[in-house]
Amino acid sequence: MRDHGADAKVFKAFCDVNRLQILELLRSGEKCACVLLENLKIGQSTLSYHMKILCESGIVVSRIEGKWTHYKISEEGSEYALKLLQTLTQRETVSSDCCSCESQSHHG
Amino acid sequence: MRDHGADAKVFKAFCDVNRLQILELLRSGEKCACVLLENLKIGQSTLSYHMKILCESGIVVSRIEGKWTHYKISEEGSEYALKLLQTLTQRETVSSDCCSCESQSHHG
DNA sequence: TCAACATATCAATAATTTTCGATATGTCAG
DNA sequence: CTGACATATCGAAAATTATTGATATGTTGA
Repeated sequence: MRDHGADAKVFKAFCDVNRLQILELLRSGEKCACVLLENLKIGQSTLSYHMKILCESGIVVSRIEGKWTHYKISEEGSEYALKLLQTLTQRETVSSDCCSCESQSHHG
Repeated sequence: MRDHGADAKVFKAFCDVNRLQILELLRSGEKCACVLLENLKIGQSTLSYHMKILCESGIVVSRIEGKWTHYKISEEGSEYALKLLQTLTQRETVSSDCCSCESQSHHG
């Protein structure tokens, strides 16, 4: 049985337009927060908020270097999300029931 | 340039625990709304709301049969989401800049 | 140490999403 | 046609998420 709460957290990264834009910026490589900020129409604290969600999803990882925090897309996290998505949408493989192709219903 | 709004819609399917539970139920095959309702702790109108979001994401498709609406996971929609996730997290491939591995920043 | 800076966190508000009950729509059996 | 049923839609309320400005934390260079 899956932990839906944890799974949902992963995909939270992708269901907000600001976060998608941040990911788009990160696709060209690691960026520090100030560069992201320059390219978005949001405030500093809002960026920080979204970066926290992105990091918690595992899709983004951060690296602090002195005053600056650098963010990049995590290959590991991305692969995990990909596998998870696959699992969540894949037909359940239960050894016993393999060929029942009809809709399950409690009527007729 | 991607349509972040449209992309976000796809992943909305996966960032709510009720919807993840619905998907889990659908993994074993097509189900009618009443069967889903029996297996969830939500009301009928709430289920209808979530099914709409799932259908709009393209991950689920519905089929009306008389009084009943049957839902199932769309293979096509799932594949699309998978490809999309891949794209969104993949390193951007720009012909000119191929080997710049350093963090982009406007300082130092 | 101090001032300037980068980022995180906090508390309040705004905006959005979710839930619920009531009702509308459409189907079927009688 | 009528009544029972399945599902969708609506409006209001509840819950959650996003945004903002203020402030805290930590770094750097003078």
